[in-house]
Amino acid sequence: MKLRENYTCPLEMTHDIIRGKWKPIILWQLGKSRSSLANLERDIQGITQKMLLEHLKELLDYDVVAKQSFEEYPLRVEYFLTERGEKLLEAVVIMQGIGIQLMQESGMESILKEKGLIG
Amino acid sequence: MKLRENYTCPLEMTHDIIRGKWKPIILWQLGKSRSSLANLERDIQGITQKMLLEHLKELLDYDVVAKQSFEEYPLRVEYFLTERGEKLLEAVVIMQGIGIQLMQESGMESILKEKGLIG
DNA sequence: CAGCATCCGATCTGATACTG
DNA sequence: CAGTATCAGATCGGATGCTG
Repeated sequence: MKLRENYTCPLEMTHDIIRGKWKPIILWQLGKSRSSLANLERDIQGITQKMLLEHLKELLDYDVVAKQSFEEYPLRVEYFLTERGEKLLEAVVIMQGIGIQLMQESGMESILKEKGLIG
Repeated sequence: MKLRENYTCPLEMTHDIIRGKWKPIILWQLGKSRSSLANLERDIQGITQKMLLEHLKELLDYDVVAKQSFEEYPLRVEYFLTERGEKLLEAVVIMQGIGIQLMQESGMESILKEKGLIG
């Protein structure tokens, strides 16, 4: 994800931060609970390790996510939302709500039910 | 902007809708007031007509934006937010807030002042 | 388990020129 | 003024194999 060097609008900046294909889902997952790389990889359907790491790195760079490494074997790392990340999650929650609505309109309720997102 | 055919999560769907480089800014502008193509082109720094139309088309497809055409000369069209668009704008507002904070931290206040976004 | 490097096809973006 | 077409370069995304 290449960020621009010049921003003429603050919105562009935040949007660039959340732009990648998987960023909102990562935030969503971390909003549920701090998590390891492997767990995220398992919880986010279809993501590759490469994409996950790449996106996490950007989120780290922008202080949206932070991580804690434990010096032990096997290696253990935990990623979690920063205060800014929690704030951004509010936007993600709104998007999730709209998504649910969209899926209901398109007859994709079955998926929502599977996930326990609706009754 | 190619959308996926399968969504396993409603979030992916909304994110795909807002994914393009200029979508949030378009929503922001339309949130301020309904507007013509030419006005949007002028108000959004750096956007090309092509990108603008392309993104508008997608926003139209997903009922986030609607348009009204007047059959007169010179041709006149007005784009505006739908109810769903207004909802999505809430997310955009949060992103804008975070962006302002980020720019302040990075010593880019001058840009914010120019735009009257901060004191 | 965490993280890195590389390769390649798919997508996105922007410039430019053109139509109603 | 609104909208379309085309083309090339930049970026993104995913598969795979490797290291500590």
